[in-house]
Amino acid sequence: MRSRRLDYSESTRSALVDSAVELFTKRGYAGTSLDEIAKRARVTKGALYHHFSGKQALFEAAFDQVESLVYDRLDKIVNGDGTPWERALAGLNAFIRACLDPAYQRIAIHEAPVVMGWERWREAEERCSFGLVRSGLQSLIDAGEVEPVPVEVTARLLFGALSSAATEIASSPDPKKVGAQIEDVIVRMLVRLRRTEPDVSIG
Amino acid sequence: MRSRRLDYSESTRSALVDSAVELFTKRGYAGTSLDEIAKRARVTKGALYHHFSGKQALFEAAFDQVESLVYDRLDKIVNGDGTPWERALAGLNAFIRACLDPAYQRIAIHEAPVVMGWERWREAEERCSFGLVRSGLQSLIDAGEVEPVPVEVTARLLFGALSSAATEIASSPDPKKVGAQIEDVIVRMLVRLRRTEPDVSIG
DNA sequence: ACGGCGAACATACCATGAGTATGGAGAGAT
DNA sequence: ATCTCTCCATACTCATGGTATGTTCGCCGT
Repeated sequence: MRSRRLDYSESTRSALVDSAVELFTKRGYAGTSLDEIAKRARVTKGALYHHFSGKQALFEAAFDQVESLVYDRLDKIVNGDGTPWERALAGLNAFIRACLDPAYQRIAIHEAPVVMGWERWREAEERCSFGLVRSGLQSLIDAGEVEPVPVEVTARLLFGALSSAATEIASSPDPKKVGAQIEDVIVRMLVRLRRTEPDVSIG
Repeated sequence: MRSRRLDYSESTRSALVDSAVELFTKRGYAGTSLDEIAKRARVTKGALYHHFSGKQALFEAAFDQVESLVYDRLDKIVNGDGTPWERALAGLNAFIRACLDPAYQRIAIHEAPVVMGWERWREAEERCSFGLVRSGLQSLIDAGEVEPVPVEVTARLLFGALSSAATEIASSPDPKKVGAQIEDVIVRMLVRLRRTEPDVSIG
């Protein structure tokens, strides 16, 4: 039988992570103190340092949290039903919507490379949303939908374009309009890379 | 006649900026202390705070330094001789090479949005390298070389793609190869957006 | 030439916040 | 019952950004 104590421990840990996600999103990594995070989780720094080795480790836990949420959503779509092309378009749309989430945008996209170091961030992203972009592109090529471009760099280009575009969307006065524009441009570029049937329906 | 004292002042100021560029590039913004920067410039923190209002202001000075260097190079190329298409390709190539400079990459591309805040970074970039990408794209459209895509968001997509790609290049074991691949993919996409003459010679 | 004024620094200090050392409380094992 | 070990609180240390104040020295008016 699961110990009551373990429940408590798990609960405070997740409270700390939730608190970290909120505050890091609002004030950024440098602008958030550990005392604040602990206070918001109604514990002290002692508890924090019991569960995490330091501020960076807590940030990475917060990163994993927001990243995995997005990943699950995207995974269902990209590896779901439909033709590779349809799934790619749907995934594109979903990713842009995900980037509109302030937490994902600030923590996973903007601050993570700086806080965790680009190398480590790359590793993490490799297994998550970037991995999906990459595998999605790969399936498009395998299915003969698009030209055989170098997958690694093209995926990197796409991912970079999308994430920076997402920032543009989020900080725009009319996010919906800009979001639609961006999706349109990306789709057009992808269509241009398509081998056949240059017309496409964008839903 | 220019005062001797002003020479000294200007000299220590630029020494501080140079020192900041070096250390921020090597260890990042958070990992660099003001005492270190001052020590490397052979002054004390007092001098630093005489010339700059704080760490952020010093960072922005360092940002301006690396940014203006790149801008001057790009400006000559993008607004130089040749057809809009040729100039765009040359500018593309030059921008990728610029992104290979560790200082530009870390300070101007990666850390600046986090340190200065995205809004302020965007303003600065608007007048610098991003502005060139944007105006370059605009001339391509004006010249009827590419389809009339929404300039603002497309430029943002391009800029994001390029800067993230640059990181990929710089951290690659074979930067030349990856660099060529990326240039190839980008050019291919641009060519696809071209209205006429879908073949192109990539130099 | 000189006195003093102000810019250009240096020095000493303070405040905040990350990280550490230590103590205690309570659940589960013996 | 007590013993232990996880879980967490309290009370520190130390690094660092920022401030307050002292000091030097080139320039300018007289």
